[in-house]
Amino acid sequence: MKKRTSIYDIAQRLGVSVSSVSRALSDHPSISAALKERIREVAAELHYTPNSVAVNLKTGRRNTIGVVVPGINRSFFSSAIEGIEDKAYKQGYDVLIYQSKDSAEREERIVHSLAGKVDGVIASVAADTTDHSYYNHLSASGVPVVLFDRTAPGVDAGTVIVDDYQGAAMAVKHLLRQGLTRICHCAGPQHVNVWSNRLKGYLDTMQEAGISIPENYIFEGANTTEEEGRRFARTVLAEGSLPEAVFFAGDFAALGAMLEFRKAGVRIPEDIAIVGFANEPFCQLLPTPLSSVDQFSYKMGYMAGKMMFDRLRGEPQVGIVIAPELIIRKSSLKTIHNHV
Amino acid sequence: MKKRTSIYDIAQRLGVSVSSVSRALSDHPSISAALKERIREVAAELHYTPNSVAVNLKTGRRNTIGVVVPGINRSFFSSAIEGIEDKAYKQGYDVLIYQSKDSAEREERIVHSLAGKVDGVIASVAADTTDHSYYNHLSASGVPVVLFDRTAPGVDAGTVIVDDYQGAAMAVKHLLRQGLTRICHCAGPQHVNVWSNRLKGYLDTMQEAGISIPENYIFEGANTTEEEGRRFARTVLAEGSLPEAVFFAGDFAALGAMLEFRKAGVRIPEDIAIVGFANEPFCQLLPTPLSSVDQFSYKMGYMAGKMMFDRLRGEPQVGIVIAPELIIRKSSLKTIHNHV
DNA sequence: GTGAAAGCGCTAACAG
DNA sequence: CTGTTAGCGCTTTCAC
Repeated sequence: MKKRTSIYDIAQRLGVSVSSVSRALSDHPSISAALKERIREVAAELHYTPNSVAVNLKTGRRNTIGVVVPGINRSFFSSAIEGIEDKAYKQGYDVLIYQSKDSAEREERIVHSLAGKVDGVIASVAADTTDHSYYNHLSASGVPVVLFDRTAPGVDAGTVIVDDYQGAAMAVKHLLRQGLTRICHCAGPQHVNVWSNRLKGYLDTMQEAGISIPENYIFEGANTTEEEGRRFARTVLAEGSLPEAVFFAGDFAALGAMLEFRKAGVRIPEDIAIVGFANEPFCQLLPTPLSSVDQFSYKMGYMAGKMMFDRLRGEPQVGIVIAPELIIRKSSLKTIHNHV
Repeated sequence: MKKRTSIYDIAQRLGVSVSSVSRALSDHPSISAALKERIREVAAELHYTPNSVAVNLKTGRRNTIGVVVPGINRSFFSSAIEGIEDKAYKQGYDVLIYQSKDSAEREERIVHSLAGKVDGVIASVAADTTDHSYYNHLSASGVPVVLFDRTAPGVDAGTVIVDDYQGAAMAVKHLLRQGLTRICHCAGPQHVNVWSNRLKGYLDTMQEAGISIPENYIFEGANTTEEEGRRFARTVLAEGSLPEAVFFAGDFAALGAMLEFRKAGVRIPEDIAIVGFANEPFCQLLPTPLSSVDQFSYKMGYMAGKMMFDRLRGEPQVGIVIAPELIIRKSSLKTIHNHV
């Protein structure tokens, strides 16, 4: 573990000042081509790499943006992160990734620790709380925040979301168009924007169609995980009478339900049509491919990154809303010829 | 964007010295309980958070480890990262994640930029090159390197791998045990350890069973992507005579091939049995669930993290080999009753 | 137990 | 064009 070479080493070697070295290495205009050349040679020879920590301390910029998501093992988040990274690297920024695992406690700790080490934070909030005000510590101390997908009311931040209301409406209309009317909705925790908007989209669309929804047709909280989807299916099966269709606020719950239905001999879509939300890659791989609402995760990430750099530059964008797209597959095609 | 509060602010406020503040905040023994208390109060009041960049510069430690993987959108890597993170956070370290996208050029740039900002690097190397010597710049300058899964010869690093040879042997034996002998292998680029070991495991096991392998039964390079798997299937279909089984060095290629075979009306496992490698989550979701060799990705990540901290502590572990497990599903069960 | 002061490696005035 | 110097915010001797 030998000591790293600093600009002092190379300055000494050439008998010049450190400022010349600094200038040569950062392409400053006021330095002779000859000196610059000599310095660069020695720098290369000595395998010099700048100590970015020192640079950061000096300049005040960290050249790093922090990303906080529930977990990276969901394709939605991992590809959003790809979008963020692509944008960030293009700007010469690093990306620090953190997983809240949907725990507000963890998230708060993360956000706190982030304060001193990033220029900005892009996040999709943890679902297990209603109060994400700790994010305001960041914006209050000059660290811009951009929330994507799962936003939080009362947080001073730019937002990039998909039009969840519209997405839900598309899904429900697609079902209605096939003459289905007994349509259930498996909703997520209502304090999070994405899930409350999907519920609203469902409700309004049903109402516009003049269809009244039975009390027990809306299941709350049965959205985020495969296990919750399974539980939902079991409940419905126990009740005896199946709805004609169910619109899930998330693909994983839809998946769980499908597996459970299949186990019980219920046919999809013949006995029950299903639509999910997120368009995770597995949707098209299932025995009965799952219809779902695509959220353009990569694009969301990329836009969030873009908004971040706008804010960093002092041009605060307010909010971006991306149009979703309904991907129709077999799981929701009760009448096979009735495409869309 | 008000200025962040520093230890100077709080020192001034109390009329004490910055060293006292520093001591109070870092629980240094030589400071009176009373002063410590007062300082901490003011610190809390002013929402003080230490500027970690300054700390890093001063102490020389970055408290960050860098992770370089081909991409985070593969479940294998994202869960390995979870393992790394869990270990790192426990030690109070941050994790900086980079994606090489299997490009050596990108990887080299990343590795270079990492030099000054992390204490250690955990990586799974890019597949498109044979020369990963740039990792040696790191170890040469005192930054320990741990390679997991995809390692590279000639790189000074600790390694955490799964016993690929053994995994391949298990897969092939499972097929042999069902009386199958015409077994193909879809191998990956042979300059990468994981794929050459899988090929070796396949070859040796076949030989031990006294089965000679036709020239055209080994396909190289058809491993990493779904598209390559599709291409393989098309080639085989064009040739006319199908093998009885094929062992893929990766799940994604297996997936592509299965989809293509299905399209052509070839039944799995009746017409052709298939085994993959990695046990990606989608394996069990497919219409015909895919048998695969599990690599315990989370554990690999966790172990890699552990090895990293051992090295950082100056206790260099050499190499860890994890035992793989064959998960048998329908895709490889030609004789339904022949459960291993 | 407390304070003064010297840097960590670099950048950016300010001089010349 | 080049060099001198003052910090960025913090930790850590070294004095008192």
